[in-house]
Amino acid sequence: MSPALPSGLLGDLDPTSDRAVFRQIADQLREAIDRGRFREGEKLPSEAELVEHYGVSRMTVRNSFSILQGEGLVHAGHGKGVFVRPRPPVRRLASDRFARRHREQGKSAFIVEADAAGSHPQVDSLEVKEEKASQDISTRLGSVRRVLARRRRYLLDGRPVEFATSYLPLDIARGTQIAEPNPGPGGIYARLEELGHRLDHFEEEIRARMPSPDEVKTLRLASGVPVIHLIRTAFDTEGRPVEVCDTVMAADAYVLSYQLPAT
Amino acid sequence: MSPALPSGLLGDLDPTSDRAVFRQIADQLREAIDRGRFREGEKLPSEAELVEHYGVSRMTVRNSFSILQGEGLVHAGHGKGVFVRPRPPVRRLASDRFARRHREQGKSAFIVEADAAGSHPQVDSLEVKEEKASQDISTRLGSVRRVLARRRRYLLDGRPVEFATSYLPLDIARGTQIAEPNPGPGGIYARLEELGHRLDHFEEEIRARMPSPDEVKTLRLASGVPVIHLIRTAFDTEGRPVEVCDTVMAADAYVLSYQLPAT
DNA sequence: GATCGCTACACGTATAGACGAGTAGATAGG
DNA sequence: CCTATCTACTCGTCTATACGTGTAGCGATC
Repeated sequence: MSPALPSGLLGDLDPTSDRAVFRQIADQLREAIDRGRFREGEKLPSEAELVEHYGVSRMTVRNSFSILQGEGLVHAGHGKGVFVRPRPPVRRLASDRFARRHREQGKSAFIVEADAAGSHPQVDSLEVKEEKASQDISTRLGSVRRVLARRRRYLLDGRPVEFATSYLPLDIARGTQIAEPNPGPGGIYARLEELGHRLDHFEEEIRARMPSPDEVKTLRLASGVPVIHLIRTAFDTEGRPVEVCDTVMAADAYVLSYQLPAT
Repeated sequence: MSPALPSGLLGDLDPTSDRAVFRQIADQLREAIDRGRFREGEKLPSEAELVEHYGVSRMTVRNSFSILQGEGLVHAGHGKGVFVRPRPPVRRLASDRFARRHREQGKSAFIVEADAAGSHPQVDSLEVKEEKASQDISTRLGSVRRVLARRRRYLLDGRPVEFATSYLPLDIARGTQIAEPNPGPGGIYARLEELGHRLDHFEEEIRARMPSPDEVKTLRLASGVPVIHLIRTAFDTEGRPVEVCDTVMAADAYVLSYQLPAT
């Protein structure tokens, strides 16, 4: 026998309403969360408790939870319970993060920034190889057939937050330090400039969508968390695209920030 | 009795797999969609047909569908069936869309752009009123207490794609044409400049998340479609924030594009 | 020939029950 | 005291059934 729920926490159902029972329950739970009656990380009443409280079947309660999961509000732990999903600290990406002046230090922007924020950064699953360019990448790089691809995944305090692939034309990257796992201080942009490809500007394209099952695995995403898909193209002073970077970020870990002239 | 499914379209279950049955079914449907066996807008086999094909109960099939819905891949129509969700045409928002040179015409950027793309633009639910500033808005505008709020919703070919609220300090907006439903040619930015607030730059903050139930209604979002939340602050040449625009966009209808200097 | 209504079919909602499996605390044994 | 096990509780998966409600096609009636 489950103990009774603290009274007042959740209301009753309205049997005259034409709103489905499981939606009414979801509404009440959502409101309780919004009002802070359940705090971040706190455990919601168990399925059994809600079954008893509302006098409905278990599947009905589970339907309610599945709504809230889809909204990214809660998270279910097998054997543990259903919890209010904590909002993770967000990483702010400023639009000037690739400015030349930030390229002086030895460490990558990701490491520097995370250290400053007091979190533990990590980069893993590094892969560097030559491969056939996809249709999209080929178009963006100006009809190249094969490219150098640099893949890596970024973690903060053990949590994967982003994975990215840089694509570079072979005639630029082959045989240079760019083709090495460690591109050296200032990253590949510093190397590109040393090679005479002075960077002029970047173009960034931003989309948001639900993750593919692969992305869910790689980023260990909870249900109800979208991804931000960012595609950045770097152009040199001659207008030639010299790199395309395809990045998929856990949307709950990021806020992007851009500064634009009003001209 | 349901007619048998075309053989070869979908495979069989692997009873030795420890992957849940409803996940296996979802995997097969997802793969069939990805491979183009079901095209955009096309109807998937009905629940009853899949029940028969796989020899499972209806709830199991429905669980599979609910996975795909959460991924934004399919869409269920009551009484009609489950369909592959068509990818709507996306609107590209360029970072220079508020540049002064685009502010000459009489029509708003949204209308001009949509006309050019051959779609039918619409703006509705316009509301202009003074109200108390939220904590966040107050902070962004530099500790103002009350603001003028301009709310509107944008539709393309009858589909709501975005709704936005502009907040302006009362000492700037009150009594001017900015407080009128129709702000006149060039929009409120043109009026701001006429009033002596020469615009210097914008700051945009971008987040992606799942929509609230309210946003689902207002934007008529299908399940599995996130929203892009964009907060733009306009600064005048004295560094004072003169407007904050809070925009929520259907993520499947937009791609944002920014051009950044490499300096 | 337009309309009403029937009907088959589709998904939506809800119940009841069964078993599986992960978690965590209590308990018994070493 | 530490460990292994037991057990209660939790969510996960799956079946079977029933009825509600929206859709669309067909046919009969006016």
